[in-house]
Amino acid sequence: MPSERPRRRIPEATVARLPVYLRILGEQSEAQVDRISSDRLAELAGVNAAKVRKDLSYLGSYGTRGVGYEVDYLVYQVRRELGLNHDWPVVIVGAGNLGQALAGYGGFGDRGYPVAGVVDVDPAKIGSVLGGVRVRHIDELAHIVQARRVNIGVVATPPAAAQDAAERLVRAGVTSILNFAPVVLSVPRSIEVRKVDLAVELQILSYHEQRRADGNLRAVGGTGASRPASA
Amino acid sequence: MPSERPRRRIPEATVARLPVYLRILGEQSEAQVDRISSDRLAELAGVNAAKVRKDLSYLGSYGTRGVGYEVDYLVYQVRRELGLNHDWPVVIVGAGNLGQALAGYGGFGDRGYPVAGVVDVDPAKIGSVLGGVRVRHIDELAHIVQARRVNIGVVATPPAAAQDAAERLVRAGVTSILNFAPVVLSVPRSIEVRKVDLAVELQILSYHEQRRADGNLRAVGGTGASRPASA
DNA sequence: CCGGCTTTGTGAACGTGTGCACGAATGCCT
DNA sequence: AGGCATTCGTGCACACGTTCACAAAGCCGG
Repeated sequence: MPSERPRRRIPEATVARLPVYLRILGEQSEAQVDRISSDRLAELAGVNAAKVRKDLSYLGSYGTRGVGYEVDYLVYQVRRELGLNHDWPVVIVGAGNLGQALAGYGGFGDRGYPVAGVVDVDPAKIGSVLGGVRVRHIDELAHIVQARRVNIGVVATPPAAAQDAAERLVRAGVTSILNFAPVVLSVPRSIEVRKVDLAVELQILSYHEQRRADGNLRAVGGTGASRPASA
Repeated sequence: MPSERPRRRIPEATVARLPVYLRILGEQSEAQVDRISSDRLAELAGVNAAKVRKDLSYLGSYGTRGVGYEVDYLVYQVRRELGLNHDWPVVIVGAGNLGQALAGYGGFGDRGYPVAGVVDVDPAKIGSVLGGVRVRHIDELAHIVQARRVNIGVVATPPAAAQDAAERLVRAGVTSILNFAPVVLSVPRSIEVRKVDLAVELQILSYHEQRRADGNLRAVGGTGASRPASA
């Protein structure tokens, strides 16, 4: 079926949930489940059923009223929408602890994001092999990006080197960046940046913990969290 | 100054930005900058100045009109709000690649989140030392949590073990979880969960890349992203 | 001491996201 | 074939988040 839909714009919040639905649908497909209701999918994804239906409706009307969604067909549609019909090679800048862990981690290539290259500035690191890829000098970045048609770059450098890494990636032609360095990258607005920041996540959690403790200004000993809250 | 403010509720979106402001303020303090305007802070944080002012106004009126904010004082206030006046020991479940990387990564203890323990089910891993902490059996989890007053748990297990890890953490008394496994954790509503999911981030990026490519249905060769967009 | 300049703090308008509630469509059972 | 149970798709109202725009509040120079 041709089906080139007018392709509505999909809200960011929905885009962020589609990968979760996709993973669950994949698991269901694996488990021989061939149809699923928005209710069940919502339960598995930990969200509201109406939200699931609205999210999926942005892709088109792929459900059947009274029945649900055909799992495999939905998998196909979600994958198509997320651009997972082909591989997206990525290049990793920084071969330190994190870069090594990322390159070695299987979940990259397996899931459609083969590591096209790992680069670093440190001559001592160059030549070593990570996850089947030899570490190369950062000056080869542009070459790798062009030769392998890389659109996505990963910044896995120390904080001080992150901005430079980002600029090199942009100059080399990368248009999306996944940033693991605890730094706000300054790049042209046309570049899509997402960040993964451990410190930020922990601080958000400690904020809530502190709040919880403030509320419990009564218990004398302990952290005041022995019984689960009713809500 | 006593100052126990009525402590307004702070919007989640603001809470998520406070750590970023805090890092920048720390850098400025380091660099001997003692005052900063919302404009400058906004620029460094990559956000709108009005947003910075509104965010900070939730903490109280700590700026001086016509002048700006005193950096050190603001650092103090933000830290207090985020509950960073004392350490928050964390326990890590899973001593695989990721668990090892996390435990070894300095940025944990240095920044107020000392690793109180690392646990795993695999007898082969138990006893080895990661980041100065000996890996212990998961049955000791409750003991560690209670002895060290741990409120925050980190799930760094394979997907299949993540739900069990989360349940053990909750049973042990942990009330906040940082989840690295690509799984939707089902926990009581009173438990705060945040997730870090590489696959989700990459899929969000590839969605945007694909969108970009769809728009450029014209260029013949290349990825069609040579000129930066005007916006 | 006053007038002008700067920058905060916030009300109000706007935009995005969520969730309810219900009509519409479908399958199944009799 | 008709009625019933089910589940999707979506209009609507509400909550949350962002941005503008401006009055209030402070500093500084003369």
